[in-house]
Amino acid sequence: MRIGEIAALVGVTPRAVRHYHQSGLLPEPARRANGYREYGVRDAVLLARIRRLTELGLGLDEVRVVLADDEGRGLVEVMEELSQDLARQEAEIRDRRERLATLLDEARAGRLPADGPLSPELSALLAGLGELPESPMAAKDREILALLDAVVPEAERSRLMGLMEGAAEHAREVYPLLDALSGAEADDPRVAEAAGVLAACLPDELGVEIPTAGSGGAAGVPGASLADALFADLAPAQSAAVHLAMRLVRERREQRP
Amino acid sequence: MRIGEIAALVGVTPRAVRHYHQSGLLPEPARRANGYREYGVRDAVLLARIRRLTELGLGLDEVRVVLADDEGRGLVEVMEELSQDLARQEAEIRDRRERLATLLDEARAGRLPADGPLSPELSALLAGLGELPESPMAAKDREILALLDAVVPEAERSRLMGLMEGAAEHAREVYPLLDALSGAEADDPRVAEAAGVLAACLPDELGVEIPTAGSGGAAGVPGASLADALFADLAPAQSAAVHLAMRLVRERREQRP
DNA sequence: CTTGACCTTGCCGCAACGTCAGGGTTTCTA
DNA sequence: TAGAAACCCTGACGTTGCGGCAAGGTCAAG
Repeated sequence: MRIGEIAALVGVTPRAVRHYHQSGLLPEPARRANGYREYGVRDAVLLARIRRLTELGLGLDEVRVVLADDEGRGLVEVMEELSQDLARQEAEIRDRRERLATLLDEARAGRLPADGPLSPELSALLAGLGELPESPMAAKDREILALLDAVVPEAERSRLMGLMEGAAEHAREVYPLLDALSGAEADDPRVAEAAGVLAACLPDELGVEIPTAGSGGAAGVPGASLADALFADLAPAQSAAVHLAMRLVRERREQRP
Repeated sequence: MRIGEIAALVGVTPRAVRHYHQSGLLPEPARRANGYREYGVRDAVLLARIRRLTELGLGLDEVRVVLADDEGRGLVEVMEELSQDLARQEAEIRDRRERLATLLDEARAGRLPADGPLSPELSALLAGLGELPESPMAAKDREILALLDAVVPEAERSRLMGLMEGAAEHAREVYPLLDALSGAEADDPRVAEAAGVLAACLPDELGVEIPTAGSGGAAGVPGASLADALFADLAPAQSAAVHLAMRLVRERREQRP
């Protein structure tokens, strides 16, 4: 047989066969006078084994391992490992399919979330806010909320949004105060005032860490740095007010545990 | 934020963020005086959207498409395509898992098929052969059967093995005749004799095409070339005998349809 | 004799980053 | 205040399992 024949016989491409040669899986057969590879039945049997294994999902080096030990010792081992791997992959794909199906339903149901899909919790929160007067600070805040929504793991989300609920009721008071600080310096006297009002309507629990997608459980980045990052691109006086408010909340929390 | 911070916030690596910059998904933000990238909340929101989409399994260029059209037109389209893709992948993986589970059971049940797993059909056929006297031809034939077993699609396998059943009963006659030809020339008178005996115990249906893994339904390689390939590495007289036998079977078949 | 279907080697490309290498900056700590 | 740890930068190569192309050589048929 020439390479095209053996390849067709087993159901792979000639290119794949040459690839197996190159990676040492299939020994190079003898050559004809013209340089063509000449295959026999033994090669075809081996090639068929390789193909079956790769179709099961083994990588080429795993195939090499399995073929190498003539006894079936490593085979069971590799196969068990692979089985777990496949189970994990299947679960992963199912999960993605579910999330995708949710999104698809939502998208086909009419409203397409052009600025990114929002969680139901956040949607409810924003809906509860109702119509607000035009405000740059409100826009920024919605950006921040959207980011939080995307970044906070599902398990924490409802808790966090619940905390926001109380603050949302005072949005009409707070946004104008912060808007007024857009051009002010950090030592403006209105900073303290705004911080006081803001702190008054935030719940104690907001002073602590907020877990994010990146903080993988163990080495947690303190939530303070998250907040720092979120408010860093506000105007200096606004940033100062928010930071002050957060400190007030923390202090209040420490005094009344 | 610096790159490490935004990356941790959203749950990706800094390298991935730079990769998104390079492929134009995420615009390069402003730099600090020292050359560090400086990110804002808007970047984080965008990055979070990118991450959600990639986690759903979209490729980066698909993400680019989805992000590009502000209206959700292409989004539904891409998502539907992806959904089908995921369904296919899941089915594929489940199939592999099932086959793997079968193999694992078989392997753990005791006997490990060191020379490649054989189908139950072929195992039955070989078991029915019983103990044969030592014979090089028998060994070759087992190789060929193993290859056929691996190469013939499942649907055809039981039919093919059923055809072999009848021939297997005459193995004790045929193998010695062929073994005797191992050193002979192609024009040896015993060739015709062996071919006659062999043809007599082969069923008519063996003269036709045998579908293989490679023949993808439409452009079928004739089964003759498969047989040619399988018997090509026998001794010349043996090969001649087998070819003659096959021709006899074909002629017999045409005469008595 | 040409055409078309094979074969040969070799090298680039892909998808989504991981992982150095080689150098500069910032920040924490002793 | 110095040194080390922890960041940042760019650039370039590695990963997997081949697909595809280039630039030839070989072979059977019309």
